[in-house]
Amino acid sequence: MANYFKFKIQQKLPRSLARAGIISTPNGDIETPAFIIGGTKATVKGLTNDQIKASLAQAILVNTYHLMLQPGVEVLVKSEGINNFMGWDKPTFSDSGGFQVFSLGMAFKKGLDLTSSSIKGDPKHARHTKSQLAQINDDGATFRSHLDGTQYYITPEISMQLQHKIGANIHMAFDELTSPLASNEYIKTAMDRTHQWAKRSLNEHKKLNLNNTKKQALFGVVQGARIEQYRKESAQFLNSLDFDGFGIGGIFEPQEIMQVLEWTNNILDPNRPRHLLGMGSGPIDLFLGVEMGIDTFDCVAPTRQARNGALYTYEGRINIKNSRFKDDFGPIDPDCSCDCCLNYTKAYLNHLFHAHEMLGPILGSIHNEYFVISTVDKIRQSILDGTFYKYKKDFILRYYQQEIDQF
RNA sequence: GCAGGGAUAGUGAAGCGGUCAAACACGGGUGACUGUAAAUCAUCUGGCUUAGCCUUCGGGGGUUCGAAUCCCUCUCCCUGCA
Repeated sequence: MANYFKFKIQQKLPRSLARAGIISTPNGDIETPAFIIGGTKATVKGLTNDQIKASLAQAILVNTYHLMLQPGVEVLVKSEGINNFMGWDKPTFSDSGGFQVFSLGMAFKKGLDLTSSSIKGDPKHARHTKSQLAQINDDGATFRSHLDGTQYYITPEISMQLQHKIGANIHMAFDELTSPLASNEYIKTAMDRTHQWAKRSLNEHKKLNLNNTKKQALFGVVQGARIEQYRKESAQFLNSLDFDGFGIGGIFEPQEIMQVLEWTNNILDPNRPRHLLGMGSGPIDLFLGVEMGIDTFDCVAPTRQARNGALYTYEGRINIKNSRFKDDFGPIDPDCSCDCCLNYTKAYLNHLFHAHEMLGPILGSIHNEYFVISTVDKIRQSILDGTFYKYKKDFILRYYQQEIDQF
């Protein structure tokens, strides 16, 4: 395997697809399973690098579309890559911009509620409209900048060129994910397009790596929505190409995680790492993903939710803005060891959020990231110890106990 | 003392005869957020037995089929002139 990228499995968990391992990059190792922190615009919103490290983060994922718009990739070239630019000396991932084909395209202003069991919206309106900012064709996708309206065109080749200029350690192939409301016919069209794009991404990536001293790894992205035949087809197709690892994309609902991963991860080469794209806010997602063979996760929910006052505890999620916390002088979670829980009270956080003080979202983000990352770390340890199933059961029972008690 | 202007829901502020329980903003309550157009969004915010009814627009009294809106008067506030 390439010297710029290695994946070593340390321990497999019996009766599952789970494993603990180590991904090696030029910027250091990632002990897996691992939660990759979302740093879309070259920043984990609100946190300094020291705070990010204190949250136990091993790696950051940035976004090609956002960095292309701002500050522009030429700045990143001049600063010799995203790590130098950010002052972040640990591993980095970059996403291809494929997600923005969706979020600025079909999902744009549709009021799509993609969460859990309640997907709302009208399939008739889930296709192209005048207002969307991204349009797709077989060659690539046109984006109209959400910042100033400038038009950009991204093909798989251009995404790879941009990602090489950004210079993260691990890149994602340019893909198209489909709306949960898409027809089977459209899912098939998008998947086939994603496969063609995967080949083109890989070819371009190899070319770029030839003349590049700081070589980068590339993951191909599996699509196929929630259709077994397509997921398997997609996994087989991507597995036949020599990607360094795989991303699994297009999952919106936590309850789909296990089924979709079972279809795909039984086919994907076990010796290459698998990244679950955009999933892993609730701890349950993490357990399910790991059990089904996921090595790395990324998700923006911990920071976004923290900014909006939703904080994780071992006894379920709370909204720190609720009036019941106005004079609650305990920590967010007495069993959490983050800076926020060790030094600040719920009453104080409640005040910061009501006063719109920026320290509120900062402390909340520190807490949520630490909570999620430390949970994945414990999951990793439980695989190494052979205590995974017990840990999972205890964790989930405790997390949902308060809800269960209500019935 | 005289002449003008003003007092509207927790706060600020629209409304100036019926479509007003009263725009809007803030504040407050609750919910959502999953490869970040997100420090955002949704929703409720006089009371009640809530497709309806009741009590509200500084106090009191009128005019009118009908008043937050017009008139009289009282209280308080602001601006001029004495």
